[in-house]
Amino acid sequence: MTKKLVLVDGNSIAYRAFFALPLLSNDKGIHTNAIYGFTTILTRILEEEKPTHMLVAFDAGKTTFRHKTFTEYKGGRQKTPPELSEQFSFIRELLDVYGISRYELTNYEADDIIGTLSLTAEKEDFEVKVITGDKDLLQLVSPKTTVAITKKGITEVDAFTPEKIDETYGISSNQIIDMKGLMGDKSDNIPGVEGIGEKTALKLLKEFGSVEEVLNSIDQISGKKMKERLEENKETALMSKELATIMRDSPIEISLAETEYKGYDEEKLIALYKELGFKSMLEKLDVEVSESAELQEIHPTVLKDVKEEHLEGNVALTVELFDENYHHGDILGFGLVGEKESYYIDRDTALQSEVFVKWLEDESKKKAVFDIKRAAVALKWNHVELRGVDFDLLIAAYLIDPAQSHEDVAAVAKLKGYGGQVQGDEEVYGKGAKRAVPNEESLAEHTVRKAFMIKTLKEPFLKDLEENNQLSLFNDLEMPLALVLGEMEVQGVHMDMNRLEEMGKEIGERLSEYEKNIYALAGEEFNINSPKQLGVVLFENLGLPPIKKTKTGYSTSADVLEKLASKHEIVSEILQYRQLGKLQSTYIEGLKKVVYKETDKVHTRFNQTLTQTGRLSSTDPNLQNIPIRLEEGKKIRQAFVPSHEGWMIFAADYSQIELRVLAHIAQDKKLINAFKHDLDIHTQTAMDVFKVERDEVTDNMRRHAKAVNFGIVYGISDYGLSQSLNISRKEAQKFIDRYLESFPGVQAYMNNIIQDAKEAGYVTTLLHRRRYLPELTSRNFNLRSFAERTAMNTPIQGSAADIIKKAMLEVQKRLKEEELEAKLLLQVHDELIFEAPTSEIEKLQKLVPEVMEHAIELSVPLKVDHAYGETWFDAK
DNA sequence: CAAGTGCGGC
DNA sequence: GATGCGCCGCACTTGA
Repeated sequence: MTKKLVLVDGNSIAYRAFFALPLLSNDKGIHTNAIYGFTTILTRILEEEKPTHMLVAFDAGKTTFRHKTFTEYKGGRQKTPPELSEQFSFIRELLDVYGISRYELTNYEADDIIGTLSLTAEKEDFEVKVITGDKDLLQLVSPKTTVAITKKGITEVDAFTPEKIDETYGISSNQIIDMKGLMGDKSDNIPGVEGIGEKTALKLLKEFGSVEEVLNSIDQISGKKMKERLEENKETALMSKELATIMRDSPIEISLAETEYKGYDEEKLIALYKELGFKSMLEKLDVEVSESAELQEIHPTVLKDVKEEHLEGNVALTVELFDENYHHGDILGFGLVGEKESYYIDRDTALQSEVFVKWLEDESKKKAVFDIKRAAVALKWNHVELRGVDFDLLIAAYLIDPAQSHEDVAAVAKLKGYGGQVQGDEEVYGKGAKRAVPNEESLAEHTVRKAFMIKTLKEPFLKDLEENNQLSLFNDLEMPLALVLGEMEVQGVHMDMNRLEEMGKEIGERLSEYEKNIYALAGEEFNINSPKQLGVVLFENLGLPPIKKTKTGYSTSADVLEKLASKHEIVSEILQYRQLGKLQSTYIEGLKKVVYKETDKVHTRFNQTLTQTGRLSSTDPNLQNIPIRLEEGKKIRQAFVPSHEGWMIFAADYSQIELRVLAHIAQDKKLINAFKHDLDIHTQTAMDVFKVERDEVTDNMRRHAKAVNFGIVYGISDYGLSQSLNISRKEAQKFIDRYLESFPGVQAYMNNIIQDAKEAGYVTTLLHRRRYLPELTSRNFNLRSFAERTAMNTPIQGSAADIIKKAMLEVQKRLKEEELEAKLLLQVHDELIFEAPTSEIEKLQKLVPEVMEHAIELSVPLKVDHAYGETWFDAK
């Protein structure tokens, strides 16, 4: 890796920070605005630049060697305000604590130190970045050195590369000193040539190159006045240039090696931040700053004999697991926090205690937890049914703001200012190879602290839910759904391992065929799975035109390869190879890895608290992306079979649920009408967009219309549509415009939703799910556009998620009521998959669509298609 | 171990 | 004028 040296002009940055920020002071009356600004810039540099080496240079001494040349150098400057002077010692301390080297040299300016070190570093092949507020330093810019000039405020910078200098000034970096020579510099009291400003200076330099050449060519310069001025100020111009020239061989006594950045001393940094009163900085270090930050003392009693008296009243409960994957239920222990006492119970004591198990299974004994599904599933694997949970902190936090981190109790506690009361799970267990169970005392404390936080946070979070009008979403939808999902996960999906093996073998053989062919066509062997190597083969060795580039090289994505297919035989071979390779590694090998050997089942985990829209996601394995689009991949579904002989797979899916939701939310008359009459929505759209009769709609028109419909649902951009249809952005925009003209209700909805979201700060779904969109007011076009599309899309996708979730609850309830053996196995966003005895299929065909279609009543009917078969493949 | 690329689903 | 489709998870390579 190339080494990177960041050089900071300390005085310049301190001045900038001081004048950019209001005159803050801490509780001891020390002014801190420059220190604060300096800290902000430092942290940003460390984060963004990730320097291997760093140094902050300061001016030292009232006079410098430049004063010998020109006694009035830097004359007329305002004295440094005392409010700023007093801050410099803290800035130096700050740097020391940060482990960043600093340097000053009597009679030299920071510029000269930077100029000298940057040159040394360049010779050592470092990448150099200079941070300053002073444009003088632009003269240091080179292919290896970038100079970032702070703009208004303190965090925004303009980074100057040689190209940028040329773009901005039309000259090269070594002509910057000539520019100063001609135009002078007011702030440093460098005179320059009177009457010549930036424009004229640049014009002259573009023509003649340097101050010397300008002065040699005065007779060629037009304008009498100008000639006179230059003639009169020859000496001054040359001196000015000299003054502006940064010394690149100053006698500094610090080596490059000494500037190596080794990281900060956290303890000292926290102490310094506390002294300065930098709360936001402390927060960034995950340090608790609130006044009530004193650690609550907790002395859990380790119970070896659980009695009913230990379990009285409302109890917060942690079921502590080691594995991230909760199937198999390797429980470590239980934490309990009741009204007064707190207890820790180890796994064996707990599960062997009749009293405790009875309490866990008692619906009337109310419990609060973090992640009910995790707890319930882990217990289910231990033959215990968790009941009576009326509060899940994880689900509550997710509903209140899905964007916030809720990975563990600590993360949620921090949201309410209790960050200091509990450690993160990763802190306690470690991560990666170092992950391990701590000693029982630490484990007990951690487990109980988490329960304590659940207890503490229950009321505040319930209040938030109430304020958001989300109590019903919480109590009547997500909480019960968690248990339904848990049942589905534990039920698992049965796999036909022979079929899987068979397919793996066949695909493996075909893969080696393709591999051989590809090597022959390429004339060499290489790793086809490496985009980098593939890029070299295709675009360098075989000379195909690179259509798109990625951050790191040529793009070899499928859409690029498809465009190249006609140019060389190898391309379609590679596409085939990729397709089969994906099937083999992700779906054959991937699934085999997670099958439970005793039962030949896979047990996915549905993440209920992750997506920003309210959808579920699925992991280990992800059963929401099993291939279906291509015939080859679809066959994978033949391996998904019922868990009993004489059973079937039954699948029911919503037809166009998102467009129906859109019709309802937007109250678009035409769209509502189309769905009421169950018209082919893509054909209907084509008729409207292309203004033709039904029988004039060509396949291509329908294809375009379909893409537009997709785009509308996904929060379309012209670019997005152009990509999916392979048309120009302009054409895509035209389609969108015509669509919106055709569906004025949708048009109005799109406009209104953005407006409303801007005012409220968030969008909601039919069941009051919420997503905040702060970036709607961003000045950054990209961020804002993205937020706008999200504002349009989330209510649609999210409401569809609400609907199917409600359907799942109702279906599960009905299956139990009707005493059916059928089991709900999977949800794939708009479809539900079941396994059932063949004898029940007839009932399901009636029950499931009916429940799904009436989960929520909209202005349009919901339509559900269904099918069944021996395997998932056949349920089509 | 993390980031980047690529690709499967709705 | 910009710059990239909405929501996910997993496999693989690469470079630390």
